[in-house]
Amino acid sequence: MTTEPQIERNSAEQTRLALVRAALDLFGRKGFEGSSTREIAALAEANIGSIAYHFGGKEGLRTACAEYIVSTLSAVSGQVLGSAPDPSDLSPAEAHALLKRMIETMLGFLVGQARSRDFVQFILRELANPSAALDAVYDRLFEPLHRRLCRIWQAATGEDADSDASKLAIFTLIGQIVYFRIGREAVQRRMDWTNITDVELKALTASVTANLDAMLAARTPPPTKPKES
Amino acid sequence: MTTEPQIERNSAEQTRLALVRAALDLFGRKGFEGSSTREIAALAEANIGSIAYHFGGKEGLRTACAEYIVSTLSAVSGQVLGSAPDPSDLSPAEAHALLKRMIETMLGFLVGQARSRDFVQFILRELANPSAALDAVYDRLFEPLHRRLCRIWQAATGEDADSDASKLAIFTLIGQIVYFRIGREAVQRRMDWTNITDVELKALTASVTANLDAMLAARTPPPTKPKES
DNA sequence: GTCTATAAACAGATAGAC
DNA sequence: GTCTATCTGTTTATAGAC
Repeated sequence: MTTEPQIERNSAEQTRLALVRAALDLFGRKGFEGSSTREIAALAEANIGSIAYHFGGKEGLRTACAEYIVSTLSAVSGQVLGSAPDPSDLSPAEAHALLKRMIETMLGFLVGQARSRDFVQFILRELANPSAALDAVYDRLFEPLHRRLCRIWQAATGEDADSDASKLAIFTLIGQIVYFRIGREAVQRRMDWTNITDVELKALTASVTANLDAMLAARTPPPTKPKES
Repeated sequence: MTTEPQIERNSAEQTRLALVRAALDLFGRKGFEGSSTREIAALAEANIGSIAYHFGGKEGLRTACAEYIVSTLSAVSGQVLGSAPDPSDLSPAEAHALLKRMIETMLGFLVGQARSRDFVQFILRELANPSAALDAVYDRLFEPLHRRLCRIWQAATGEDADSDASKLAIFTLIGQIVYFRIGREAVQRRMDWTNITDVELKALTASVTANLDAMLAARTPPPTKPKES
């Protein structure tokens, strides 16, 4: 009998990527300590020894996951922000519209995309127990994105992008969006939703967007035009 | 040599409580699977065997944690809501003020109190991987609280408490508050805060409260009085 | 690079002394 | 009720065949 053990895989990178994807899945669902390397290897359809070979060990796999998240999410946020002009050139109305698009994109990805679940859970755990992996996520993804949003906020409201009030306002927006992912189970139960499809996603987006509108309206009273500074 | 092994503890309940507290701490920080019964027993200064005796096993300890959280948090939320009258008797202004107080209380507990960290982390993990423990937390704590808030929302805005819009609006408020706990590490880094004391807590409260004001203002335009129905 | 075998440490559960 | 000893299975990491 002939054995055909290898299905002609362009071995190296493919195995590596499969391991990262599988690890992300399991780390997200059961936590780092709760996931065994055997499980990960089995899910990736790879060998147990390959983890040691490619990443040096379980810990190396964790940092590889962080890097994977950073590059993937950077691409997603860049998809919206990258095409946009420099925030300081935006009119208030344009900035408002851009923030709206940002909310839609983030909600669409976080709530709509299944794989985002693992990302968010992974980051959440790192956030709760800061490790070296968190530094990469914060420095290369979170901070740049938040800083960018603050500048758009400034264009929309006139508030200084570096003020505490602006930074916190952006955080409250992010909080609303992120909560719909992490609290998803509670939301679905309370709303009697068996799943979150496009219809439900639209309702979520409408809710957060309405809040954005209200926040901006409160800062730019419509009837009397604010004093020009 | 005389041995003094027992320091006159009123054994039973005290050991039990110490185990739950220790478990909550470790489950919150390292996850259920990531925490060993030996660690828990050591932190509680109890014996390893006591876990099996009091809770039947590790899984029993998890549900005991859920029950502890429910009773503790119910007490906290009841401290605010319990004293308040029936929501349907509230004027819009009173409802507005009550929501404000609720925000202050929740932020004060979630962000201000150190022990809330374990609670939130525990619930978060259950939320990510629904187990029997989540049912208790949802049914006896989360749902009643959310329902109550929706009725206050109705009193403040006139919107039906059972409408999707009202429920989601409350979720966006909760999301802002909860995020300041779970994203605390990121918030501190971005704000350059070494810690969150009363001063920083005030800033957080002001930010969320301003959003509440804006949300309500958007629903009750000030100049033209809304059509009386 | 992939895979197997194995080592050394650790897990949760249990039985039984006190 | 508390504590110890021990059983059984699983963990990560490693050494080495292919």
